[in-house]
Amino acid sequence: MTRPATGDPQPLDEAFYARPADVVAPDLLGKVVLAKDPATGAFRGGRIVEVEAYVGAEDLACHASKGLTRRTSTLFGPPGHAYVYLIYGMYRLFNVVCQPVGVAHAVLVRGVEPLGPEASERVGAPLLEPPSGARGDGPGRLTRALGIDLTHDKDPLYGPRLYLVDGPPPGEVAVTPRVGVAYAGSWADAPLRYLDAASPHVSRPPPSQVGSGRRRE
DNA sequence: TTATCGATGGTA
DNA sequence: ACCATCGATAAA
Repeated sequence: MTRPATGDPQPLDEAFYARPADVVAPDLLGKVVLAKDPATGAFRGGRIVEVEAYVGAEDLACHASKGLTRRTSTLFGPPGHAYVYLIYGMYRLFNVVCQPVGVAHAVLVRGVEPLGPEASERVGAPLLEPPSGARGDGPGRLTRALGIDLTHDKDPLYGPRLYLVDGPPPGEVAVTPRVGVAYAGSWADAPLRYLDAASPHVSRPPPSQVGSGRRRE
């Protein structure tokens, strides 16, 4: 007696996002991102398995530390909206804006497990088959897989194009420093990256695995 | 397997 | 000039 898969998905509410990014981030693991495909009206979906928290103007790795500009205005805006920007000229990175207006926190989504039509009912929306070869591990890859681009910047996560819906949390969460922020001084080492420890769809596995174990296929 | 390197474009 | 990346290539 779940919802029909053809209705509008039921998004997380604003109160969920109006908290510090390092609190929202682990709570985001297991939740599902839905992006409407303009051609079909159906959705592409991914279950979040890896995130990083960027905790405001003091955080030298956070774009908000550059102050309020046209680009960062999204970060200073209302919670529960998407912050999408281009990096290295070719990748779009998808972030979730946190905290009330004026406080610029965000969570970067770094890994999702792509979902197909079989998850439609669970998610409350019709899902497309992920394009073959589509991967959700890596912040640049997942936006490609979901079809998220710069036009999604400032879009609400309550629809009509982007939705974030509930899902079961992972069994075990691993915490590490953030990736690629060596320039950020003391903030470089802050433990602000959170992963579903059991997921194979993570951009880079957490360090302290027992042995030097490589997973085989 | 790890290491290195270049593509590519918005922002400042 | 900078950069929250990726994928191809080379070395081993």
